[in-house]
Amino acid sequence: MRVLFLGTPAFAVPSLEALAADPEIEVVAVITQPDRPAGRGRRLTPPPVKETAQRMGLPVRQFESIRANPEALELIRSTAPDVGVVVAFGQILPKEFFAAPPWGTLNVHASLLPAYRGAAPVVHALLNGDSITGVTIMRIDEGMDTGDILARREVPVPPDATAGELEELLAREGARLLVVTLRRYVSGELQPVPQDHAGATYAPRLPKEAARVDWSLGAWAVHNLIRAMNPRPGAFACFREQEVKLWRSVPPGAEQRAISSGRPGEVVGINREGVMVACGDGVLTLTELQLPGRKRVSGVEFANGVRLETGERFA
RNA sequence: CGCGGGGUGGAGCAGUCCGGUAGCUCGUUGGGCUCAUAACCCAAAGGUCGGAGGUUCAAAUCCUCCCCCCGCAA
Repeated sequence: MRVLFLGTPAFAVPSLEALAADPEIEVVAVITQPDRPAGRGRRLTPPPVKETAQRMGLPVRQFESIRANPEALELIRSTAPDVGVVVAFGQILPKEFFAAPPWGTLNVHASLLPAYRGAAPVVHALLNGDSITGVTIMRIDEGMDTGDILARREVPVPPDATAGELEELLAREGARLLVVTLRRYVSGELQPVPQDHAGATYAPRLPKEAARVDWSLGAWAVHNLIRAMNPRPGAFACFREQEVKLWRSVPPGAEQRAISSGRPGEVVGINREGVMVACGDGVLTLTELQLPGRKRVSGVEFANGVRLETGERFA
């Protein structure tokens, strides 16, 4: 089977690797976004999928815009794929493109569609405190994640998982499901099932300001924000006129409620586990924080370094 | 040449502007206290202050170059 692959970030890498590793599949070409200025110094950096493809010796093409580029369609003609596979590519594809291969184009999405359509399904699942999420394999159509479903698989969310960790889990699970689903789909075993559009929810990319901690919320809500924003962009709060990043916290337990809480944002305790901060409801223990220009440190190290005392406040 | 912060005993930091025999919290080791403890008390060990030059009677501190780490931004 000849497959044309489109993807960009780390989430797409396991899928590409799984396809390339399957003896019955030939990845005829990999399309990804152009190298972008990234990191300190804004050096031009290739997307993870490009690096993976090159390492595996697969032909790579980079398009600023597939829609506006006739070369993209030409690529389909010249490589004659049986099916296209899109995983976190980052561009909307025109119908003439995704419908060109005989079996159309499939997509791996990091949620149980029709829940969390859009660019940031993992982040929203964590923000909402979901205990179960999953991956979906669907056929791409003209809408945003609205295509007919071929397969879905649930994945339990670990209570302390960060977005990065959960994304990695889902990327692996999605890759596995993609390969088996693709095979069954092309052999005619699978009938695409339309989504329940009435039950759709959306997961748009969030602005940076969404990562600011609101201490008046419950301890669980703050904890969910912290893990949803790890590794990017990092939940943050104000501490002594500076922006501190909050990278990790302990899932609030019953024992946290027992502590007499202070005003929201107030440090109510410091121990080996971390820094305990009062929230609108309950107390949250911060276990990994970072001052601007500094390294990430444990709660204890943070407290030692800044000579933290109970009664101080995060804002 | 995108903007900026930082490298000081095992860890996190102060001291650098206004050069003059290195300090804080934690940890470690020994001892004490206690029914007991990750709690408390006493004591000790542990640093060529990222590297190389330079200025100076004297450099963690001033100047030059190099290496490494990080925040913003994208």
